[in-house]
Amino acid sequence: MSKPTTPKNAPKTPSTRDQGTVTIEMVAQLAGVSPSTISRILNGTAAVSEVKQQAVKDAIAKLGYVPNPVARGLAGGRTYSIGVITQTIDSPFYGTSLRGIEEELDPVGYNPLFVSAHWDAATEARCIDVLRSRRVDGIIVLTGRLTDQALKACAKHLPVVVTGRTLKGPGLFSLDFDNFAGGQMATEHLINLGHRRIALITGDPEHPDSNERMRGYRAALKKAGIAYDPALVIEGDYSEGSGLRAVERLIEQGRSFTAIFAANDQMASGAVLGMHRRGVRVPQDVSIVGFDDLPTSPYAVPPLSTIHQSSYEQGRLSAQAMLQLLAGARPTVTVPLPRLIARESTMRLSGKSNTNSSF
Amino acid sequence: MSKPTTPKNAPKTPSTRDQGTVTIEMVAQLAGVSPSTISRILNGTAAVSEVKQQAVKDAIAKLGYVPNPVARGLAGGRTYSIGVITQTIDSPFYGTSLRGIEEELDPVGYNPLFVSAHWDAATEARCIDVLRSRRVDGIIVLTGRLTDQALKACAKHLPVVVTGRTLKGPGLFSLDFDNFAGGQMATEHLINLGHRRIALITGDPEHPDSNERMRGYRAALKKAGIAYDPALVIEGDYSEGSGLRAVERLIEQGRSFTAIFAANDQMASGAVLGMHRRGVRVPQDVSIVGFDDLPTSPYAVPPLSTIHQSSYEQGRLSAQAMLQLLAGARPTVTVPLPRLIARESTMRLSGKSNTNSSF
DNA sequence: AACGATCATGAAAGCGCTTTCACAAATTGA
DNA sequence: TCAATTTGTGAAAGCGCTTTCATGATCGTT
Repeated sequence: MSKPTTPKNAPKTPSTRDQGTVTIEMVAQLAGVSPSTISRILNGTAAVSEVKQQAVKDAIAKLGYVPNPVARGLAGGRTYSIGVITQTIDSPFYGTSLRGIEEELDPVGYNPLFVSAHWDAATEARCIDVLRSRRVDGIIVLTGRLTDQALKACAKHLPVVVTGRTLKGPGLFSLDFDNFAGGQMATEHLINLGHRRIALITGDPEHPDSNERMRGYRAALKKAGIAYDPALVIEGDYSEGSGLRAVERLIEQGRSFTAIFAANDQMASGAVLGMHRRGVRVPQDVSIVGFDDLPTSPYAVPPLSTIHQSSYEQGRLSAQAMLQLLAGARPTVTVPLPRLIARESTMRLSGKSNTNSSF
Repeated sequence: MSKPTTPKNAPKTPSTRDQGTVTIEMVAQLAGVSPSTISRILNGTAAVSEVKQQAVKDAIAKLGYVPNPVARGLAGGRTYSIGVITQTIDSPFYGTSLRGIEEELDPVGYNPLFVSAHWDAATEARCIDVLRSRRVDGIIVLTGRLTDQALKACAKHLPVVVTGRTLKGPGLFSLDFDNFAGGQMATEHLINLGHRRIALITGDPEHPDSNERMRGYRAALKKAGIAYDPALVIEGDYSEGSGLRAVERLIEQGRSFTAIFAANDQMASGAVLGMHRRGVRVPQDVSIVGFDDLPTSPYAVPPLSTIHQSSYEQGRLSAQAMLQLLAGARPTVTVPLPRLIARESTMRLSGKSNTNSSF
């Protein structure tokens, strides 16, 4: 009795964990071809005769076969998943990007794997390790903290798309929104409305985009011949709370201003609340313009004037770029230009409410 | 020449895609043990002598070995990833849940795989297929559209945790927030403030939680001896826009009310804007209470009174429950009770502004 | 008509793990 | 003291694919 007769009384499903799974082998059997052929058809790796193609297609349909991505990952080295490093998955801004990425990836059979780095370079490095150990096919970094160096190093192993900076290299593509132009645009909007005393609430100074927006602010002032006044610039951290505190500081210090440019919508909301608390009316007493155009900004009280930056579009574009990179092509996507959305938080400076009112 | 002598001139790395990866084999070699032993140590599958344990640990450290989750997935059937079905990844509410899930899973080496179903049962079913094909170890469904049936069926294959409904079964755990109590609490808050004409903006009637909140509203009215007036109930869909439109409808129809309970904060924001547009002051003319306590709600103008429902906590708890399920235990987590957060969008009904003012 | 080039296809070798299975060594029991 | 367990361990068989490699069939060339 040398043949494996499995003499045990139990049926003993041979280590099959989920008996319901259809394997390529079963399809092969039914279609009367070898697994290789099926793989070739599925991946378009080589030419296969019409007859077999049809037979295989039928077998797949009959069996309801779905290739196992895990096995594919092991065998072929491609997992059809893209790592996405985000800073905070629950930020209104990044959330929308993630949706864009997901929607772009889904139709072509890729899945995003989201990980959060919490604005910390070390965590971000760990994220990359996790993603690489999970054998993702590429990594999209949404405005990370990593050095250009580190990113380039990473791109040596797999395609990388990064937003929020300009960086070129083999297997590396960057998607940078023009924050400078946006900041300038926001400030010019205020200037065009007659404002001269324009406060700025900056974002976290460690974010390059924050600094770019500030550069835009200064450029606009300069162009209009308005002196830059450091006393009107308060550092925030992109959170609502920081916007609120910034306004309080401004008011407590007795600064006179008739308009505010907040480096993002969240801080703008906080600032509006801060003014509301002090009885300063927006926009009658002070105009304010934000940045980002969050989904909620049209519903703020008052609806917020802002610079539109489609995070959704940015997500989609980065995913597209990644797909192109994966296909071995040089990505061709371009980031849309900043656009001013004038809503109700800004208005023409009226004669009476003026420059040296310090509330 | 029968032996494969690889006569090609190129070095021909033998199908090795990434030469930098350390395999279990290499660790085995260095430590002088077999791969099996290493696997056993790593997974605690069997007892291994102290000496070898140490040798292996050293080898792992020296080589910087990281097990390949893909190979583990194929061989062991466990991928250390948990599928998470969310409806819209970019909703302020769900986003926070996702963060909770991620934070709970990360320390134990699991990774979430987020997919969005967009409030569509068919899409949701497809999501489950995708996740199962990716061999996730379990699935967390954040308030889905699937029938209890379908969920139970799914739980036959792998552990399932679902929020937003009450459902028991083998391998299935549900986490239900008490929306009824929350709705009641919100309404009672308004009643206690002297309001009698309380409008309700409901959520999507297809969401069970929306209906529960409405039940709570009616129960509170009844308890206070206030007649239920269908004319004061407007159907929304949980979006800001629907809250805005609801208020417009209410006002256009000439309904008189002094307070509003909006079934979520997003609709409440919209409603506040709607009133702002019509010159109705919040809370002086109309008080409004929302539901969810979104991260932005404290910064609304005015800061929104609401029912706190920690979506973050809910995320963490579902992840914990999943981990317990995976460990073969019956989950023990319990959902925190709803809590009223009275901020500045509600105030005592003043004598003059009254019941039959229809603006 | 004969021969190298091209094409379609199956066999088989992995991918990097986990998990039997088998077996020697260490324990135990009577 | 000797069989019966109980360890600790390695060899080897997969997991479900992809990808050489080899082979016979089909083509074009002179």
